[in-house]
Amino acid sequence: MYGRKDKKFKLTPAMEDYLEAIATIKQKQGVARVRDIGDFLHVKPSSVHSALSNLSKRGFVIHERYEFVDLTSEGEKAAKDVIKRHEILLNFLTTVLGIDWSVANKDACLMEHSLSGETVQKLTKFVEFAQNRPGQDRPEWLHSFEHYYQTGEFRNCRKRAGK
Amino acid sequence: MYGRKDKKFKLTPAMEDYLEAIATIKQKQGVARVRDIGDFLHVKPSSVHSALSNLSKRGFVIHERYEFVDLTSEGEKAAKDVIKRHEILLNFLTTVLGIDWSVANKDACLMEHSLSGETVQKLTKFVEFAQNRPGQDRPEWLHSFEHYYQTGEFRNCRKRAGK
DNA sequence: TAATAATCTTAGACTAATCTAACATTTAAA
DNA sequence: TTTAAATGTTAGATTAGTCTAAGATTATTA
Repeated sequence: MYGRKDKKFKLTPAMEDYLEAIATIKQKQGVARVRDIGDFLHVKPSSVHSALSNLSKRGFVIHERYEFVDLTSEGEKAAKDVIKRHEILLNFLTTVLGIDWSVANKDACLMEHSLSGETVQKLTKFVEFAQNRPGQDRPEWLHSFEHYYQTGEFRNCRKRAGK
Repeated sequence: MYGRKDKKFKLTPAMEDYLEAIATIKQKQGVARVRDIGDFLHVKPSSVHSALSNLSKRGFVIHERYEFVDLTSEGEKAAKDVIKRHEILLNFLTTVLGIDWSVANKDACLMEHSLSGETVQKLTKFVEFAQNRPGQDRPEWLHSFEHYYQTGEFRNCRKRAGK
């Protein structure tokens, strides 16, 4: 409804990063300052400033000179969206593929801006499927994958009686 | 060995796209012209030109004025690398997640530049695991995922006797 | 072979994102 | 409450990647 698909409102990866950073910092510290955002994203205050003036013009953040930075409801929504995508990807990479957190986190950062809605949705379902199976922590096939990854051998989970 | 991790040689996503395009076009048509590359990537010939002069300076392509474009062995290697990542991602998205080819292809294009070696490797193994299980086309759990995706219900593949 | 079409190159403008360096304001401390 | 430190802003440069428009070269075809 809010036209996130409209070209006029489409955020670049960098701008999504800023929104994500602001939301994350606010969540942790209550308020977000220019400095914090810069530290979070490893960019200089002047870069933050120009990003903020862009996002502010476009209605995603509120930023008065020398004051704390805040998100509009539009900005908050966009930030939540990015963070959710990030978490889904991170979850997939760590719990399904078994990638180290720090590598997975970096990869999630890189992927979170580019994926189509359809892929994100399916991935979400996939992670749910891999995690939430009732009555067991991890499904058998996931253990089998680990085994395959370690040894290159297919383990007979069922079928064919064997071994 | 060839220092693809060296900053000096690190290719941007755009440059990787050019290499990928050149390799793909050459494979299909024998030779690659500036025009073909532009059509492939939906950019103008002048953009192709400036990309080529960059890639040529850095030793990835060979391009004499008004002639066909070719890859050096270095360029060929980089192109193969990108194409392989693309295929792994495409495979995962289509065969495991069941995403439509055209969406999956677009998503693969976007992800192929950003993933860490570790993630790509695990994803490769995962696709192998999902596809190459001997004696059956698709593993049971993949069918179960489809069922979960359609209905939201976990099907009892084994365990707990039920249903 | 001369005219026309297709392709390629160059020059120069533009946008997004970053930086440095200088300056302004606010906050904290002496 | 004045000074010093931290933080924020502005101006201007830089880089990567794209574009348009004009000109150069090659290929086609009449």
